[in-house]
Amino acid sequence: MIVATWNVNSINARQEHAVDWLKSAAPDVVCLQEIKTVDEKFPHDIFRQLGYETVSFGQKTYNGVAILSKLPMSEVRRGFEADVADHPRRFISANIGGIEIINTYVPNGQMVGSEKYEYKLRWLADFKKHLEDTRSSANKILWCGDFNIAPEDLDVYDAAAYGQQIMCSPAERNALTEIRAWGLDDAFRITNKEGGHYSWWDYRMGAFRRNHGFRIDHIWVSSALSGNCQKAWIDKAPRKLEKPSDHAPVLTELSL
DNA sequence: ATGGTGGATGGTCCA
Repeated sequence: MIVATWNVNSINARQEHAVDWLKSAAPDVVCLQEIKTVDEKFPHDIFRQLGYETVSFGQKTYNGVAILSKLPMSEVRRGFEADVADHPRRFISANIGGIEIINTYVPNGQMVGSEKYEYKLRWLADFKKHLEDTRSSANKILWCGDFNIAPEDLDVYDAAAYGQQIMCSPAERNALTEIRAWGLDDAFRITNKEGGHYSWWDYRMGAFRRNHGFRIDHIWVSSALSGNCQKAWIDKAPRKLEKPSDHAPVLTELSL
């Protein structure tokens, strides 16, 4: 079973790329972030025609997440905090084939020390509490999405310049470390030890052409699943197209 | 030079 995560930066702008990529990569489960549209306007029918069930938790203009799955989905959960009508839509989870799939769009944080940065850290603490209060790391759990954090210096093209900046700062990395300690591991790092692999490149300054990237999109698995991770990889092909998302899909193959 | 690119939107905000 192949599970993928992809920040599409608007499903409306990226629908054609998404359809073409699903046909070629043929993942079984795809977690999307930044769909930037409401559930009524999400192209459910387009993906159903490709053999996927779809669930979404979207909002106008910003954020929004969705899961596409060739296998049936159950126990769909939208949001993990007390329901607030206008709360940013960054979380959707479902049980797929006995695996608890959790798809999140972690806040960007904008700049270290800003209000948005404090919100990012709060959000990560709240997410950890969600795991502690409602889940068991003894179960098969797969957490994926745009984490907006590069876990280590080797996940950044220029750690000397960016090691203390947003997506890399110690407090953010510590927040991730605490979630890891609850019982999750980076699927990509199970089979890839070297640096230089990135999932996001800024649209500006020719960052992709110069491979000025960050590995901020992730698939993390509980120990009950980590042994099933055959491989994990980043598919840069969609990032090379005209009008791409600024993120590339990340995938893992699980033997089940 | 305080820039640069892209999406949603219809002013800017967000990334």
